[in-house]
This record gives sequence, C-alpha cells and structure tokens, in this order.
Amino acid sequence: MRLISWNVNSIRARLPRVLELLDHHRPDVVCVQETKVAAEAFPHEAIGEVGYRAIEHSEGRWNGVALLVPSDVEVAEPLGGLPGEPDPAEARWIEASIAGVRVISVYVPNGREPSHPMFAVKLRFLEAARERLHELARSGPTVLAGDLNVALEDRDVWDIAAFVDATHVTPEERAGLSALLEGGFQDAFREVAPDDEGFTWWDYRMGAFRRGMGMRIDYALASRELQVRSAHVDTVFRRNNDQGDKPSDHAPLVVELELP
DNA sequence: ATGTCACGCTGGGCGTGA
Repeated sequence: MRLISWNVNSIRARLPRVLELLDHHRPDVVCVQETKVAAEAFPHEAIGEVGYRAIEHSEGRWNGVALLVPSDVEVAEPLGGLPGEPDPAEARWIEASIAGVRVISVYVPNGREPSHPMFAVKLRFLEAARERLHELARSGPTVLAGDLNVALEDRDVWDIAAFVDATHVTPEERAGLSALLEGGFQDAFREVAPDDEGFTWWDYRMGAFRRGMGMRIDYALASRELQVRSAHVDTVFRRNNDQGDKPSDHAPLVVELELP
C-alpha cells in the first residue's frame, strides 16, 4: 500500500498540486489535512476526473480532513469525527477501511501557545486519539497519518534553542505523541530512515524552506503487523511547480507499507 | 520574532488562524 500524508493548506487553493501528486505517485490512499472547505464546495468532480474519490469530513473555513482513494477501490465503514474529541465541530479526524487496513487522516490542534486554552485542547485531543487508535488496532492493521503538530525529538526541529516557551516540543505534547506509539505502533519514517532529517513543514515566511528551518510534524504511524518498506518526504511539492502553482507549507510524506 | 498564505466577508482591505 502506497500511503501519502499531506497537509494541503486548502484543497481548493492546492488543487493543481493535489492532482499532480495523484498523477505522479498513484497512491492507494492520501490522508489529507486542512482542506479548509465546506462539504458542499469540496472539489469532488476534479478529483473524480483523475480516477480518485474523496471521503471527507469538513467544517468550512478551517480544518477539514479527507481520504483520497482510487475510484475502483472499495471503502468500508467511513467515519468522520473522533469519539471523545474536545470540539466535534472542528473536523480533524476521518477513518475508513481500505484494502483491509483501517486508515485515519488526522489534524491535531496546533495549540497556539502553552498558556493558551487551545494547548489543553490539543492534549485532550491527543488522548482521545490514543484511545481510538488503540481500540482500532485491536481489530486489525491500522495506520494513523496526518499533521500531529508535535516534533517527537529535539532533532525533529531545525534549532531546539529557537523553541523556548514554544509549542510542538513540550514534554506534555511529546508524551501525547509517544502514547500513540505504544502497543507496537511504528513511526514509519523513522523506521526506515533513522538518521535522516525528515522535516515536513517550513514556515512560508523568512525563506524558511530555503534556509532549512523546518520541523518534522507530519507522521504515518503503522501498527506492528504492517511492514514499512520505504518512507520519504517529497520536497518537490514544497516548491512552486513549472506552472507557478504555489505549494502548501507542508510537504507530503510518502510511505510504502507491506500488508500482512 | 515574522519577511506568507488562505479563508470569509465584501466589494479591496481587514480579522483570523497557522
């Protein structure tokens, strides 16, 4: 199974790049985050024209997640929303069974600042995600992929000294992410690229991408019965393309999984 | 900390979020 996780920062603004990604990688599933579109305005037709279909969970202006799957592949038991999540109105979780694997696309709250109320919401969301993920894993192969908005280790940010009093690197957030990995879940990128940088996000501002000021905050977490064949971050999609179509501030994480 | 982007609302800049 070729699985891609990508925070697109608006699926309408990013549509040319999404179609480019589907054409280039021909993935079995794309876990999409930050679609930033209401359900009725989701670009189903354009995605259908290239042989894919979207299962989406949408809020409207903010958030929004989706799974893009080849049109001829059966998708079973799609479910939008995370049981026990702090704010069900924020569309941050969608899951479905694809080729016998329970696949989740998740967009964890940013948290803003450690002192902000949204920081506690972020931790509660991670806890609800842990409960649901481990419940699903008891039933079979499971992959959670998305923008987790946490850098697991110091080396997962460009300069840990720049993160004093910042979110994404606190012990509480890292504990929340580590808890997702319990029970044999594999951090797919680290599994096959233990010494690579693996940044997936660079601020649009200050030439951060050019200067290597990135973070590894997008992950694919695979249950133990799935073998990770390869994983890489496709940074081509963090640059303008030849037609001048703009990038997201995240690059796609491309993972190959061997099914049991 | 911020040099950017995308949204809705609205009729072209502003407020919000990241």
